[in-house]
Amino acid sequence: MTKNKDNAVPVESPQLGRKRDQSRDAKILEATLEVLAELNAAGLTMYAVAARAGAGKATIYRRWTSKTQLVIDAVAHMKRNQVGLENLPDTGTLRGDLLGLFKPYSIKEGERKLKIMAGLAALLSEDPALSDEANAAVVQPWAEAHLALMQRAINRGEISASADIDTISQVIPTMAAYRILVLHKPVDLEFLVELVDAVILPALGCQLPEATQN
Amino acid sequence: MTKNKDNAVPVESPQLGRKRDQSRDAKILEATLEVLAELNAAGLTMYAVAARAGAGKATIYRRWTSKTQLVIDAVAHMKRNQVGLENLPDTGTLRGDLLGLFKPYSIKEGERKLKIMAGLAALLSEDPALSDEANAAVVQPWAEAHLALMQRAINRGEISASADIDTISQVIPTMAAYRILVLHKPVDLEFLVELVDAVILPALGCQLPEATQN
DNA sequence: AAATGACGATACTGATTAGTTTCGGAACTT
DNA sequence: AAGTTCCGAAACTAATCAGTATCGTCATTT
Repeated sequence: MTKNKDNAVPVESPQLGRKRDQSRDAKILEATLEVLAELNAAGLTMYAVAARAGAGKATIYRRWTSKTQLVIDAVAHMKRNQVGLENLPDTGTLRGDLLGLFKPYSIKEGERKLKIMAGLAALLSEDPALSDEANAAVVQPWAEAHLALMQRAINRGEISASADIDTISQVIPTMAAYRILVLHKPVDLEFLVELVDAVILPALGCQLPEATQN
Repeated sequence: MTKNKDNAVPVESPQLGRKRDQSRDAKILEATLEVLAELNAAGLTMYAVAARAGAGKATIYRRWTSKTQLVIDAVAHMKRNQVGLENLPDTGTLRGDLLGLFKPYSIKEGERKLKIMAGLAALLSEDPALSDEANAAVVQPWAEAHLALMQRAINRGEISASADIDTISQVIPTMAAYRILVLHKPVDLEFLVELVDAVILPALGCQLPEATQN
C-alpha cells in the first residue's frame, strides 16, 4: 500500500491545494449565534447563517454534517468568554456580591445569551443534547458563580453553614432564564433585587439591613 | 337597515342549512393539545390534528383562521379544569399543604401541561401572545395556589406577615416549568421537597422540624 | 505551469406543510 | 322537494428550506 500514482486509491496527498481557513470556523459559529439572537429559530436558515458569515453554504457543509450539529457546536462555543469564576465581585457582604455580579455588561451579555436560548427553545424539544448544552452554557455558569459567592459568605460566617446553597444558587439563574424564555421580560436590576431580598437572603438565614432599604 | 329580502346584502339568512356541530370545537382543541404533548411542536401539523380529532382540515379552517390562532385557543382551553383554588389541601402546616398540593393526580396532570408547554416552546418565540397564554394557563394557576396557601399560613401566624409571598409563591412553579421545558427532567416529589425545605420555608422564616426530617 | 482543493456564489432537488379547493353525502330550513 | 351549509376525505397549490452540485476564482504544492 505504498504511494502509487497509478493506484486508484487517493490515500496519498497529505495536503494539496488550498488549505482550509480555520478562522472561518469561529466566524460561522458566531454568525449562527447572531442569527439565533436576532431572528428567531424560525429565521435560522443555513442561507441566513452563510450570508451573515460572508460564507457559502458549501463551506459550512464542508465543516459540519448538518444544521443540528452546527447549532450544537454554536451553543457550546457560547461557553467561551463567560462569567469567569476568577474575578468575582468582593464587596464584603453577600448582598453586595450578588448584586455586583450584575454589572451592566454582565446583564447585557447575559440577556444576549438568554435571547439565544429563547431562539433555541424551538429546537430544544427536537434534540435533548441541545438542551443540555444550552443549560450548561447559559444557566450553569451563572449558578456556579452564585454558589461560589455563597460559599464565601459561609466561610465568612455571614450565613449559616447548614444552608442548602446547592439548591438556592440555582434559583435566580433559573428564574431569569424562564423570564426571558417565556415571559419575554427583561432581567433588570429591579427583578434581581426583588429575588435577592425576598428569596435568596431570607432563605440563607441572612438578616436584611432593613433600614438601608431604599 | 331592516331586513329586506330584495336587498342584495345577504345579512339575513339567520341559519340555513346544516348547523355547526359545536361539540367539534372542544374535540379539535383537545386533539391539538394531545398532539402537542405526544409529538413535539415539529409534529404539530394540521393534518395530525385533523386526524386525531377525526375531522377534516376544512372543518378546522372553517373555525380558526390559522394554525397560530388554533394553538392559542388550545392553550387557553387548557385553563379549564385546573388546580382550583376552592379545594386546597388543609393539613395544618404550610409544609404539609405545599406538599399536599402535589397529589399523584396533580403531578400527572401538571406534567402533562408542562409537556404541552415544552412542545409549545418552539412556537413561543414566534408569537408573544402564545407565551402569555402558556404562562397564564400553566404557571400562574400554580403560583396562585401557592400564594393562597402562604396567605393562610400568615393568617395562622405560622410565618411572618412581612414575607414577600407574592415573589416566593412563584419560585416553585417557575423552576418546575424550567425543569420540564429545558432540562426535560420530571417534576417529582424529591425535587419539590428539596425546594420546599431548602428555599421556600427558610425564605418564609419558617423553622423546619429538623428532627422529623427523614 | 499544472494539479489540487478550498473559497463564495448560485442553481438545483426533494421533502414538508400551511392553507385552499373539490367532492359526495348528511343535516337543516322553507 | 329544493336549496343551503355543514361534515370528513382527499387532491391540489404555493412557499420554504435542508442539503447537494456546479461554477469560476484563489491559494498551495509539486
